[in-house]
Amino acid sequence: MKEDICKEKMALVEKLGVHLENREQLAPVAARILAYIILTGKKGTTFEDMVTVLCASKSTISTHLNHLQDLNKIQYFTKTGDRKKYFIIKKDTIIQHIDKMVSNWDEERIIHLEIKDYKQTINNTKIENEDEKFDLNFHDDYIKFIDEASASIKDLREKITDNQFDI
Amino acid sequence: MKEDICKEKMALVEKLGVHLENREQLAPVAARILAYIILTGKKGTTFEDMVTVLCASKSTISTHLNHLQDLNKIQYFTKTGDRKKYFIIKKDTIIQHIDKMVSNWDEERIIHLEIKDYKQTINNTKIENEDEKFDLNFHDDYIKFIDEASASIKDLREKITDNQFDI
DNA sequence: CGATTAGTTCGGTTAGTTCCGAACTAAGCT
DNA sequence: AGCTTAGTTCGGAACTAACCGAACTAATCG
Repeated sequence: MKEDICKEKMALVEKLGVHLENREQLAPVAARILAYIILTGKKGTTFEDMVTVLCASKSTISTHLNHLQDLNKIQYFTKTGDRKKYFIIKKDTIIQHIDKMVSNWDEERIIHLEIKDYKQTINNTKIENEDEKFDLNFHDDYIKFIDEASASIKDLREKITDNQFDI
Repeated sequence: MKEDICKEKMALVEKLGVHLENREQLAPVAARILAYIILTGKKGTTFEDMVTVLCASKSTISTHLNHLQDLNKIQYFTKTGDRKKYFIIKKDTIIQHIDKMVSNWDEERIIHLEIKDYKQTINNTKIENEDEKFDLNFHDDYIKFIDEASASIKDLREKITDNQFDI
């Protein structure tokens, strides 16, 4: 019974691990650490715990744990009279994720403007075959899309910040 | 004058290249190929062209060019009495991009449901410290966010498919 | 036919990543 | 002080990714 739940948990760790490995560009073990921390929740996980349960060396866990802290993805709390650190995910993970999406869109927006600008210059200077001219409408459309998507997501962000949850 | 434009183009190729390398998970040269094709537009680019302008070997260009075709990111047209292939980006690039975003969200949605399910089981079986229980509202909120974002983007997709542009 | 053009395939080199073990530090316990 | 617990640091092995050159194919041209 208890074993079954543990098995289910580890299966989810692997699944969520693969997802996070891709979404967050993490090394396999780093992604599993994050997944395990997420699936353990508020009671927290220790260094030792992860060494045994994820079957990785102390050095690997140490390195990735520090890296994940540097990335602001995890934090830890302590207990009086206990030297261990109890790791949990940062409470604002989702907000961070949303902010990252928005800033990615901002970046994309800038590049689209730059490309549009360049294409405009070309269209105006060398008057080559009319039908070889660049199509510019697309950029306006795409920027409009980015703006709409950003707005919709910032909206959700507000809703979430009103009643803070954690993952 | 002509040189200035060429310099500007290559600067943009590098910039857009870095962006695409990250966004599309491509090798540096593959990303530059894509960027160069995008910034050359309807008149198309040839294999040889890219070998010289991107300062890469024929083998590298060949491999990445085939890879980009496999990924459905580029296509080519030909000219009668000319053995060369003229590469251009696929006209439906943006639609593809939007579809990928939506399918990523779908995937994320499924994982959130699975995690929520698991957390629910844990919350119900071991009745540990009340305050150590998992917070589930977040998943509902996040799924709602995903649904809203998807909807907003599918909406834009329709708008775009109505009057097809290319990048 | 031989030469040229356009592109592919293969083997190898280099660069970079990921993880491990062993030796270390640092703090608390006896 | 010596022992234990908790974690870090360093060097290297094993693997993967990215690129290149050389030798190839396949089509066209003279």
